[in-house]
Amino acid sequence: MTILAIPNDLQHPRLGTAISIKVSGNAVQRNRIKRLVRESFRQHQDLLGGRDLVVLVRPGIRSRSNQQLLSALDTHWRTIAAHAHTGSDSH
RNA sequence: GAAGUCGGCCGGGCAGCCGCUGUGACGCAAGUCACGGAGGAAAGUCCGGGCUCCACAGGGCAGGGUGCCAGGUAACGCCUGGGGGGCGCGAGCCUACGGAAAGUGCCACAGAAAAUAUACCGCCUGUGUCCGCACAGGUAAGGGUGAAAUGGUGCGGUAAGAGCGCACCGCGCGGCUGGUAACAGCCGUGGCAGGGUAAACCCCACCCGGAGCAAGACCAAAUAGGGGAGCACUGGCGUGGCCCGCGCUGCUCCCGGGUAGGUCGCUUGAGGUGCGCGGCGACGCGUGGCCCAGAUGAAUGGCUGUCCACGACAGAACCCGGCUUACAGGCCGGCUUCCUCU
Repeated sequence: MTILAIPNDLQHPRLGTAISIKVSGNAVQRNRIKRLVRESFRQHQDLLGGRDLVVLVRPGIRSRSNQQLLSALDTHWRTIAAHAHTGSDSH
């Protein structure tokens, strides 16, 4: 997956997800990924500050377990938080 | 007990913590509490209807759909019951099942011939003969080809044969009986009409306006533009040689359209259910009690523990009725056939 980040003028982060039909033709699978991203975002939002974030997902993600996805997201959030002073960035 | 067939149902459970969302109560608010929160297919979007907006005198044509009969329904391409045909020992299953003597078209290959009919091998008669057969005529029983070849079986008949004649079956026509009907049975009659294909054109009967909740309605910034009234100047600019005229231009107020955004539509409905009644049934009627998702970047999730049979297909988006397709595993009941025991 790819996470895009850009500073916003608010005191809190905002999340968007882009999970296309190419990721999976099955709506239940797409919902599962979106909910995982959202849950992980909820747990890390204090870390992220005033940013707008978009999570882009590619087809390979289908085969990963919840555990794998959550730990990957955790790594991403920490990388973004570490770049606190560099402004717009892609991870 | 085995095999089968039909119908119905379930689709991980429990607990803890952290979340999301709707409604209600409380609160100035932040929020707190209570209750609710995906499916049998929510799927495909293939039919039917409601609802909304648009169009519309009536009729016809075109186009599309449906196609045995009766019933159910808001309606249907759905369902129920019945009839015909096919398959199965049976329970049961399948069935586009109107018309081919209204017309037109098509029928590969093989075959003599695929629909105007016709004769390859045969069979029979006659004539000729070099005794191998040839020619003329009759015939369509047999062989061969094909998915399909001018009704089937038997007897008579004949040179050989042929519905040529007869009996039975089949088919057409007429009548009678039963049935609401489809249709069935029986009686009489005709020696037989004459291939298939109508999910080929077509004919017949019946049905059908279009678009869809991003429908549609309401509230309504900023910016730009439009309309009206008043005031000011009796100004300025353009057109023109000039006057008139025409167009543009200032300020204030009012008006409507409408974008972003918001609200409604939005879930009480041809709703579901207990009982009673009517009906073989689909279903209908009466009555009691029930409220059962309503989001809008779009909620129904995450983590942990535990148990087991280790969890399939799959995510509401205006709402219903169907159809079709996908589905790990499991449960219940009716019926059929076979085997065994009593």
